Amino acid sequence: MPKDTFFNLPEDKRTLICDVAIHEFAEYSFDRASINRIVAKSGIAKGSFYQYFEDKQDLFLYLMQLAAEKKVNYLSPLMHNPDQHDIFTLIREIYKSAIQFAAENPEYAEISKKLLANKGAPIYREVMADSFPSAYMFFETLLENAIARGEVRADIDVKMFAYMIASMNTLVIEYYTKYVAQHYDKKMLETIEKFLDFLKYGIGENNSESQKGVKL
Amino acid sequence: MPKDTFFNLPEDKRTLICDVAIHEFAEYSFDRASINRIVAKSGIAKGSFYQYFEDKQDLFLYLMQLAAEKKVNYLSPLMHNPDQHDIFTLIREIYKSAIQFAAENPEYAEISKKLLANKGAPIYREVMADSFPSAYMFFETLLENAIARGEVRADIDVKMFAYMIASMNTLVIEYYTKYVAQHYDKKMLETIEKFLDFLKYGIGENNSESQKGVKL
DNA sequence: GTAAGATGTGACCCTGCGGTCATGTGACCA
DNA sequence: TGGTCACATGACCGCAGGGTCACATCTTAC
Repeated sequence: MPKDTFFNLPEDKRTLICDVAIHEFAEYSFDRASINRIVAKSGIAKGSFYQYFEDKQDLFLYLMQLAAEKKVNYLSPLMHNPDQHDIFTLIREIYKSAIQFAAENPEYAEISKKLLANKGAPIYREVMADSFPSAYMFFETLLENAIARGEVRADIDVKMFAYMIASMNTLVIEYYTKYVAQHYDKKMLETIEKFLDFLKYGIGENNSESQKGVKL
Repeated sequence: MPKDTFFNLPEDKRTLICDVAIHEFAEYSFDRASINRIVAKSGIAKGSFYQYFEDKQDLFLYLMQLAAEKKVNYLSPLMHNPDQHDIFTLIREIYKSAIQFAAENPEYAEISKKLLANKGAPIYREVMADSFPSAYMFFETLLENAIARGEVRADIDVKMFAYMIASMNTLVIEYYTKYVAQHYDKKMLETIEKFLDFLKYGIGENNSESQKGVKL
C-alpha cells in the first residue's frame, strides 16, 4: 500500500504518477522498469517517490489493484445470476468483458501479459496470491454445473477444459488485438461468436449441429 | 554466431558452457541472465567468454539454433508426407513431438516460454525473425487443405484458427507439464486425444459424432 | 631455443539500478 | 516570531550488470 503522503497529493499529481508508471510497466516488465525513469517523467524527485511508496513492488501492486477495480466495471450484469444462463452465454460475457477491458486499457493488458509471461518471477506469486486462486475454480464449477444441466458433454476432462477455457481467453484477446482491431467494435463480437461456435461444435466437418452458433 | 575460438574448444568444455548457459537462461530470462554467473559456473574467465562469443545475444541465438536442430529430431516421419494424412492426425503428431520435446528438454521449453512471454523485447524479434514466419502459415495451409478435402468445416475463419491451433499447442504443453506429469508417458497421449476430440467436436452436448475420437 | 600466434585471465571501466538521508522549504499554529 | 510538521529534493551509497584490455600462458613450427 502507498503511504498516506501519496493519498494526500493533489489528484492530478497522483494520476500523473500512475499514468507514467503504467506506461513504464507496460513497456518494460516489472524487473526492467526503472524508478529513475518514472520519477524523471513524472517530474518528481526520487526521494519523493519513496515518500509515496514503500518500494517498486508497492507501486506495482497498487496499480494492479486499480486495474482490478476498473475491470470489475466491465463485468456483465448477467454474471450476477450465473445460474440463470447457459455456460456458453456466460463464457461469452466473460470473454466480452475481458476483451473490452483489454481493448480500452491496452497498457493494463500489456502489463498483465508481461506478468503472465514471467511466471517464475517473485512478483508473479505476489500478485497472484491476491487475485488468481478463484479463476480456474470458477470455470471448473461452471463446467460441472453445465454438465449437470446437459449443456456440456459429460465425458470431458473438467480440470483440463477449465484450464483451456481460462487460458484461451488470453489467446482470443491476443488474436483480436493483433489481427482484427485495436478497439472494441462489432468485429469483436464476431470474433467471440466464432470462438464460441468452435468451443461448442469443434472444427470437424461431420457435425450436423455446427454453424448454429454463427449468425454472421 | 560464436567465434572460431569457441568451436576449437574441446567438446566437453563446449558442452559444459552450453549446459550452464541453458540452465541460466531457463532460470532468468534473457535480460536477467548474468554472464558473470555463467562464467563463474562454467569455471572460465570472463575474458574467455568474449573470446568465444560476440556478446550475450550471440550466445543466446546459438542456443536457440541448437534447440531448433534438436527439435527437428522429434518430428514424426508422418510429416514427410503431409498430404497422405488427415489434419487431425497431423496435428496430433505435431503436438506429440512438441510435448515430447518439452518434456525431455524442460529447460529449452522454459526458455521458449520466457521468450514468448517477452514479446516486446528486442531479443524476441531477433529470434522470431529466424524461425517463426512459417509457423502460422503452415497451419493456414493445413486448414485450407483440410477444408478442401472435407475434413474441416468450410465456414471457419482460417486465419483465426491457424492462430488458435498454433497457440493452443503451448497451452496443452503447459497444462500437461503442470498438472499431469513432468515426463512423456502414456498420459500424454491421453491428454492429446482429449484435446483433439475437443478440436474436432467441441464440448457441446448435442453432437452425435462426439466421443468418437476418444478411445481411453 | 625461440619466435609467433592463438588462448586464457581477471582487474577494471562505465553505466544504471534500487534505495537512503541530510537538508531545504513552506504552511500552519501559538 | 518562532516552532513544528508534512513534504520535497537530489547528491549519494553499494552493488551488479555487460563489456574491455593489457598481460600471462600455452602451442606450434622452424
